[in-house]
Amino acid sequence: MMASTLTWQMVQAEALRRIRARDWAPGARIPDEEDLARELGCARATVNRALRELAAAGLLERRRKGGTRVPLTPVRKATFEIAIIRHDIEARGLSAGYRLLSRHLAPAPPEIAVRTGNGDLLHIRALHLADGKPFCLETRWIAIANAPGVQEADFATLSANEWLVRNIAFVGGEIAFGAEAAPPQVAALLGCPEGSAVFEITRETISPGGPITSAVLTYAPGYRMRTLI
Amino acid sequence: MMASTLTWQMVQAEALRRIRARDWAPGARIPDEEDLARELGCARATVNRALRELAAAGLLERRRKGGTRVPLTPVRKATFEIAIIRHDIEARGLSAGYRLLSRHLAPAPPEIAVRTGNGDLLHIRALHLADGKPFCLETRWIAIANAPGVQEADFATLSANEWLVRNIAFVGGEIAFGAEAAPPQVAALLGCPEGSAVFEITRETISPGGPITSAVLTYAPGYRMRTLI
DNA sequence: ATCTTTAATATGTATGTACATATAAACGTC
DNA sequence: GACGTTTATATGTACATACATATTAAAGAT
Repeated sequence: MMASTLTWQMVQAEALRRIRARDWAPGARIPDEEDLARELGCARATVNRALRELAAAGLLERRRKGGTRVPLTPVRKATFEIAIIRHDIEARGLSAGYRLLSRHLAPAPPEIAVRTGNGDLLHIRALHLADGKPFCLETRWIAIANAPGVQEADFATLSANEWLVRNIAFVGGEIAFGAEAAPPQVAALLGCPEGSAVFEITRETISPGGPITSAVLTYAPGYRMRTLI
Repeated sequence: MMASTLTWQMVQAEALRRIRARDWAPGARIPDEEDLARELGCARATVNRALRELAAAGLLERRRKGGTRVPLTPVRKATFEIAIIRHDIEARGLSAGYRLLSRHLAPAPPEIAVRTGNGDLLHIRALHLADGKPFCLETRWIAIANAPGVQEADFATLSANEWLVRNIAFVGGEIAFGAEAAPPQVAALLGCPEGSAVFEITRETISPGGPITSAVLTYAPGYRMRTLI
């Protein structure tokens, strides 16, 4: 790129500078794209992309005809990667291990059937290890009808978490975080005192054909999920 | 828009369909932008935008000269809104309350000074209420030097959380989630048994001038943070 | 004065062209 | 065969233009 042409990143950086310097005050309307393009010396499309991405990050609010303004109380967004557990462990510099605890067909218990529909489900329980120590307990229900090939997978070496990510396309779902007191059985598996505060991730995912899986990931005490904003 | 022209959203939807249908197999390379544009009957720029956004979401991998391929193990991303606590409470359909517990200047304790540098800090402790019941305990250190005007704010009615979002531009920081056992004092304030599992969010934010604030948000038992993916 | 309709306007996006840039692949050298 | 070097190529992006669309503001009707 020639030094004389502005990239959209440069325009974005300048816009960010003006927001932070309160050159563009909270609540106030900023110049429209055409004016900015003329002032900075670039095409409107370049300004558009710069501002569009800032709006997506919550740093600007844009409306057709209404123009662009700096929000009074910006709602910033944080992004987390939903990595497979093995990668999460390896990213922490630990060696990942895995042990299948149980695998069996079962009729859907009521609290799960609400989400997966009736019919037989595959119930899986597995322990993920980091440097040989318990890291995360995976408890999962899989709707067989919507996960073709799942009955042939034995999950002895490849976790259900990883098998599903690789083999079943999913369209969406819900993920939730919370804290729970470890019940006796969970505490025994994670190697922590009963009642310990454990971090829990609950995921419900659906495919084009319907619900695929409902999973609870219970992490050993001390686990933290972090991201930069 | 005329019915005959394809929008980038349509191109994206078609690409998604092909990924899910395994028309484009995991690990395989997909046609390049020019071919796709010709096949679908739109401009390359339209295809570019559609695929670029899919790559940002983790559903494709793109490299110059290397082309675009479907990842074997897609790393999906989840986005959370970092709303101010009051808005979080209101979004749950509850009425938000607030009580300042303490506010005083103090030298930086060692574990905080590492991040904020030395010098006096403002220490704040406040309780956020939902329908009159304890919802979240906010414990915060603010670097006075980097938060101009903070000494004039008394935080009796407006929480530090909200005051900072409104008045201090921040450039970035770190946010982490975890589970902890509530210490006696925290348990008393949140109205739960000592040792209860509580959800904790830790935030460190920095401004252009340096660190602004280090905050710990401790939520009453039962709190869940959720998002759609 | 109030409601409805119309026009004005800022953002949203599609297009063709041109060039920038990273990098995989081909090539040549030792 | 192992190595650095060149070349080809797919994505990345800037630009000018044209039109689409949502929404506000003005004009008009009741």
